[in-house]
Amino acid sequence: MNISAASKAAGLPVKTVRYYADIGLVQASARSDAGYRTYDDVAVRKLVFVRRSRAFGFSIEGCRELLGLYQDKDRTSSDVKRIASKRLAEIEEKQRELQSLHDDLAHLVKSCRGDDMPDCPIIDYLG
Amino acid sequence: MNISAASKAAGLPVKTVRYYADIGLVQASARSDAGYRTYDDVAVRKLVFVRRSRAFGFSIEGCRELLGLYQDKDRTSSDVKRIASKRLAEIEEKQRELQSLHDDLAHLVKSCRGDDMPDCPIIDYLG
DNA sequence: TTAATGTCTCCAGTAACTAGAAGGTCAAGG
DNA sequence: CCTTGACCTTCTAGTTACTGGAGACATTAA
Repeated sequence: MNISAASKAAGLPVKTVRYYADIGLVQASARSDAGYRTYDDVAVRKLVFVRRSRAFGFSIEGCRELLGLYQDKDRTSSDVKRIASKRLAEIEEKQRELQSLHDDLAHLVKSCRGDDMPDCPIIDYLG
Repeated sequence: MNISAASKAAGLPVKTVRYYADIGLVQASARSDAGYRTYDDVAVRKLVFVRRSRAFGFSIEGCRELLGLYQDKDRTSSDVKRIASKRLAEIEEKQRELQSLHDDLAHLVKSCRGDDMPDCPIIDYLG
């Protein structure tokens, strides 16, 4: 598989696949005589793995760690659970932040008449 | 006021204040003979304005726009409300994303036993 | 006078790509 | 055989909003 076929199979842009190879996250399984990256099924599965992990908001380094566990026969499910729980806690923290942000801004927006006059509680609050 | 006094008054790091000046967001009101930035109350109020806007998640360009309205005597509250509503919609969108992310990940974490065995529904899902 | 602190500018690095340039490769059609 | 177009390569630079640090000048207190 050339890079474009692999990128389609994995659901990632070609540029991203190349980037992941550059940073050593998911290497091409080989190179052709002309220097083209080639990907086998194992490599493509790793790319899919990274795409899904990224979708959960894991950082590249987090993905690297997960990918290590993915390939580690001696991993324990507690290793994986610990990492996932950490990410879950981050998400919950972000949710709380976003909620209070939302409530504050919604309150301001609601109290603004949105007419042709300059008086505005939103600007008043910010300034 | 020198930059450190202004930064304290505004609640922003000195580096950030300098950065805002560099990008033309909030300029120092003057320079001393030695070239030191000096900030008057008006400039400090703008810095505070930007800090609060940033806290709502407005981008620098969004802050620039809001700051323009802040200083515009002819603005209408509908101008402000429109921008704030847009940001509110972004926050809500983000909340929805985060919620489904949370639910999916929480489900996986819950279904993982977290013991010494390698079998793990989290890894299975990702791979 | 000296030491400490404050300020200046400029350069580089962060995260995770993304865009684009310049150039080599490959397959199909004429 | 040649050309055309799609594909591939590497490299550089840009994105966001700062942050850290180097080297040099200014100010202030002891």
